[in-house]
Amino acid sequence: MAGETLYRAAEDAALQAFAVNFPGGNVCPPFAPCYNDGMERVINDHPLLRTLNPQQQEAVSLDEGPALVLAGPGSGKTRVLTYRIAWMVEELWVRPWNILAVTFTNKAAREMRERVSLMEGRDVARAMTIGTFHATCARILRREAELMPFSADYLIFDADDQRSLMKSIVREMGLDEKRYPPRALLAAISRAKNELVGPDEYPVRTYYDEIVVRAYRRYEEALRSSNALDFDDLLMETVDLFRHAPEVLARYRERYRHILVDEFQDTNVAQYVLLRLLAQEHRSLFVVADEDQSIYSWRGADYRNIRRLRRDFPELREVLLEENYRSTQIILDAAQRVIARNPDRTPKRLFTRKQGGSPIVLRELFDEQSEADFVATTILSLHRRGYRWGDIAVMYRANAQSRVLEETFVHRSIPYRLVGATRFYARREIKDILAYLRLAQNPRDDVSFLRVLNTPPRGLGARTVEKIAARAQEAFLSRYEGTRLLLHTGILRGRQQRALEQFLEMVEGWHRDRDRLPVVALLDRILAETGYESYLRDGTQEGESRWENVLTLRSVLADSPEIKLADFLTEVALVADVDALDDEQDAVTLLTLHSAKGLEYRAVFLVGVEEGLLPHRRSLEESPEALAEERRLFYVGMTRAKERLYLTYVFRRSWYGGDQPGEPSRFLADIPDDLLQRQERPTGKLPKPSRFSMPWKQGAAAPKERRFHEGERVRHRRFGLGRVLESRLEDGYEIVTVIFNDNGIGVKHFLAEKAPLEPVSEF
DNA sequence: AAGGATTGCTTTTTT
DNA sequence: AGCAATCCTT
Repeated sequence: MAGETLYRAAEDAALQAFAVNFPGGNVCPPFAPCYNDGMERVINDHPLLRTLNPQQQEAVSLDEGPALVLAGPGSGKTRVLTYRIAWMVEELWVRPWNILAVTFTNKAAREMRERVSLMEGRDVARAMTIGTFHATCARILRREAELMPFSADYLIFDADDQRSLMKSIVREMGLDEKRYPPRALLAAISRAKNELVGPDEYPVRTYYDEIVVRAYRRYEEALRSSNALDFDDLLMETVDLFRHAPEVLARYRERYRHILVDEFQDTNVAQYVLLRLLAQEHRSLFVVADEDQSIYSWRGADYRNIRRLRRDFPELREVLLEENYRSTQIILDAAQRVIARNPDRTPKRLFTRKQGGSPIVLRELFDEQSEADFVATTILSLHRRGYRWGDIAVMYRANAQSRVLEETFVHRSIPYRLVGATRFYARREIKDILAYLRLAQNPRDDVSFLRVLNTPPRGLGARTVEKIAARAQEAFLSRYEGTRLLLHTGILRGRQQRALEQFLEMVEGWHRDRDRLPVVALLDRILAETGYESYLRDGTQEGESRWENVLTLRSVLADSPEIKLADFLTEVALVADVDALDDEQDAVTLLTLHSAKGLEYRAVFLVGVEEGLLPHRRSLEESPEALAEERRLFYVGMTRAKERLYLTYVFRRSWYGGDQPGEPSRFLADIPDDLLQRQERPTGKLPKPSRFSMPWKQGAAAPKERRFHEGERVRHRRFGLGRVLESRLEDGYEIVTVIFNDNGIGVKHFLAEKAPLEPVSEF
């Protein structure tokens, strides 16, 4: 976090001083730039190109002008982007502060800056602007705020803030929350904003749309009066700025003469328009995309942007990267077979020099617990065979699936790190602290105001909040200002009056000193004045761990003593889960398929490859496009694996408290048999459910010890050699599930004490 | 107003 | 099943 801030400071400095001297290292180009007509193989001895394959060379050494690089997974697109930057600086005489590189996550931005730094030196890396769309827009808006309907110290509302704001709006409008769920309204508004549709342009065809428009209007008013923007506003307002202030746009066009974009397939309309506005004049737009990895349409990503790009930049040069440097041929083949079934895609012939490889293991397990056990057992065995924990990842469709895995890993002493789930900055205690800090920055922030008004409890309940709201609304003011007024009317009882006075005094004190104190000192003062520590540490285990989180936040702040409050709050609002992923730590990574994009691991487990989960039920109900996206999601997961890929599905999965039968995902059917090592029950022969209907809790005191363990080799008198899929105790009986692979017998269940079954040594 | 009990809802994915 | 929001009691 501190590092990001430093970069940001450097960029700001560069922006302020356009005439800054470009620091050394940029000698005249020793080689003439190589232009390629696209047909001819690039034969170029330039040191920058020497280590690249012909397709990459072509992409990197293109002349200025719009370019689209269609890059398959593992085809070295990050490499192409960084080499392209180096090429531009060295060969095209581009000044680094004229470069804007847009990445999908802050982590990717950080990494790209590091790689550029290694190639071209720190000064070049520092002079460039690298960041996500949102972070870049946030900075532009802060700089240009005097032209905007909000001030430079605006706050960014996250999903939580949006929801609580919308909820209060729905109530205020007297709407039925069942009929008009705040989330649905927010989703409609977000969709509109992503397409740059304001409340006035919102198409009203039904009564529901009418409600959406009214809620939209009210929501915008509320954001304005809180001096806040939501995620989508960052993009939409920046487009607005550029459209209405041509002189500002002209300035940024000069400043960002050269634009590079990663993961272009996941841009939405607002982002595309932004790019077009900036790049239209100088037309130096270098874009990397893979339509097969487009997995964010639900967030407004619009794959048609690729077509729009071709239309708006007819001189566009296109390069296809097909050599894969990541996966074995087996993994790549399987993935291609899966993705090939999607309609309307550019066919690609991905290839790799890593011929052969281990077969993909397709494994059926009984339930999610045995699935987790299988994953754990296999990970332990990989670890014994020389895999580092950090070489391994487990991926799933929905965050809820991580829990069993976590518990099992703790049990089996496998170090792991979890991406997502309960994000640090989404925890209640952290949100509380942030709300205080946000109030210090901007007391008009209604969401934060309401959040901490009575946290810790200070006798200000629903009645008081109502009075404040009424006062604020009739004067069209924020809750904070409304409270000010309310205190002067003297209609409150003594206790509430005093509590409110005290509260406002505290907030105003922080607000006054917000830029005089280091943020960590401000935090300490907040903690002291609110008594937050004793409120949190209520003697429970949970209280202690919450307090520890607060201390973690404090140490983050203590580590960046120079950070400005406004910058800190912006950073916090724009961090993604993957951003926090630190690669130093040697641990197995648990993450959703969505956050796996752009990452790679020697061994990958894809769990829950079942109908209803992957593809997800919701997508099946939705549309064929949604189903195609699920397939891409599966494809993204598969192509994260370098050497080993394990796919699992279960016989029965607990869902919504009940049990649901598992059925292997339709996507599995597209993987050719010869790439698979099947460890599943032959179809049609399901074990009798009655035997397993008894609820069974892992780790509960079992009446007896098990003789057999998962993964063990066993011999059956009649069926021969097999492997234990599972062994569990039920009512004092040990039930062993064994798979007989070689002879087509498949899976059988035995009573351990009766069956002629014995363990066999591994060799 | 606070704290505990009950209901009802969730699980898609996130900058 | 687990959790948050809401209801209910004090």
